[in-house]
Amino acid sequence: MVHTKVRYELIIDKIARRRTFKKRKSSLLKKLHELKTLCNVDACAIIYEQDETQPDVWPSPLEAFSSIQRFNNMPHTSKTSHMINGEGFFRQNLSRLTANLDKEKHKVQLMEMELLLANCLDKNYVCDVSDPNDLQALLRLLERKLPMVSGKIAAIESSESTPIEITNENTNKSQSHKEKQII
Amino acid sequence: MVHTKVRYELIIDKIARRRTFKKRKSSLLKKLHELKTLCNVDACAIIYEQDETQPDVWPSPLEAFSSIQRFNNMPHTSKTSHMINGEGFFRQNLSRLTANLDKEKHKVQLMEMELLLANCLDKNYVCDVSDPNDLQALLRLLERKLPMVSGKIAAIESSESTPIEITNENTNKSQSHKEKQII
DNA sequence: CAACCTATACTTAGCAC
DNA sequence: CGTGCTAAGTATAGGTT
Repeated sequence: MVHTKVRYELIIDKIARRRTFKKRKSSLLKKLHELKTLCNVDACAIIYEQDETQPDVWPSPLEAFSSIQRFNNMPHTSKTSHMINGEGFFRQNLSRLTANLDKEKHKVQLMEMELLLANCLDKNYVCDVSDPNDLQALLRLLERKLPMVSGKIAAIESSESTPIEITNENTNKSQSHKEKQII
Repeated sequence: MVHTKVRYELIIDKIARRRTFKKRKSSLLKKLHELKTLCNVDACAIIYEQDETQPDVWPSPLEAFSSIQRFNNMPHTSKTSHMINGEGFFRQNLSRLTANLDKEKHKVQLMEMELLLANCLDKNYVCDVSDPNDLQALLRLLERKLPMVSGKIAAIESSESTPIEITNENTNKSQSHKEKQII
């Protein structure tokens, strides 16, 4: 009855595929959370569902966003030096490009926060507002952003950066299985 | 003997934590790959190891990069309209911010490709050059970038965008377990 | 579609090398 | 630090409700 012989290739049947996707995604994110908890590491996942334009982002877009920021901002940290110290195919060019990128990044950062915040407020998938942690994170963002919104429109170029540091739970709307909630 | 009673909290012992981390990370990324394969979705994960400045990025930085780009570039696609059509807390501001962000993004995009490429050439973790797919992706990037490098330094502002579309395997240097390689 | 069920497959902690 | 092993714990395909 339980033909658990799974072939690891695209599941043709659309219904089955969707079902498998939901189950596996849930498990995957649970494991991601476990990894973070057990090993005290920063991590995030971005999953684009087939027809969705919006990706699923864990753990919570707010937190993932900072991970991505960290990824994006790497150039001006160790990444740069690593690259410049290496074989150096682009050594000369890199330093100039990096400097430029950093400047752009700095300007983009605030705007991205703004957009993310707006997205959080708009889309339903984002924040489980019943989760105190998510709510708190949002509130913190709001506190910082509200006084800036009006001013920044006129002076985006000269705006100052406000790095986020957020630690909240994920929006795990997973199955109720035997869900052993961790930590 | 096998006291498999795990408490889901930070593993205190550093050695054990590291071992658990390696094992679980490997499994997690395997499952991520399975999810992508079985359900035909785009996905990536970013994992920051404790002391590492470099994050572990799957599936392969090149591919993950495009996922992140997609995340970053969302504003000018459906994201914008969604947000503007929504409750609209920041409706007026958003359109201006979005326009600005898109302009910045456009400029940043090329530079990020450059940096990623340089990183690929420099760091060892990135590309399994024995993998034809990775190699091909790199070559494609190189083809596009080489003629532009010299020109772009002088004219970063006016450079044109060259979106990447890459499909390659991950650099899975995982354990040999019973590793059932999928697809 | 979501929740539940079950048999089977997979993952993994702890130990040993 | 990696590799192998094994028992116990999890994940999950397929079916049912």
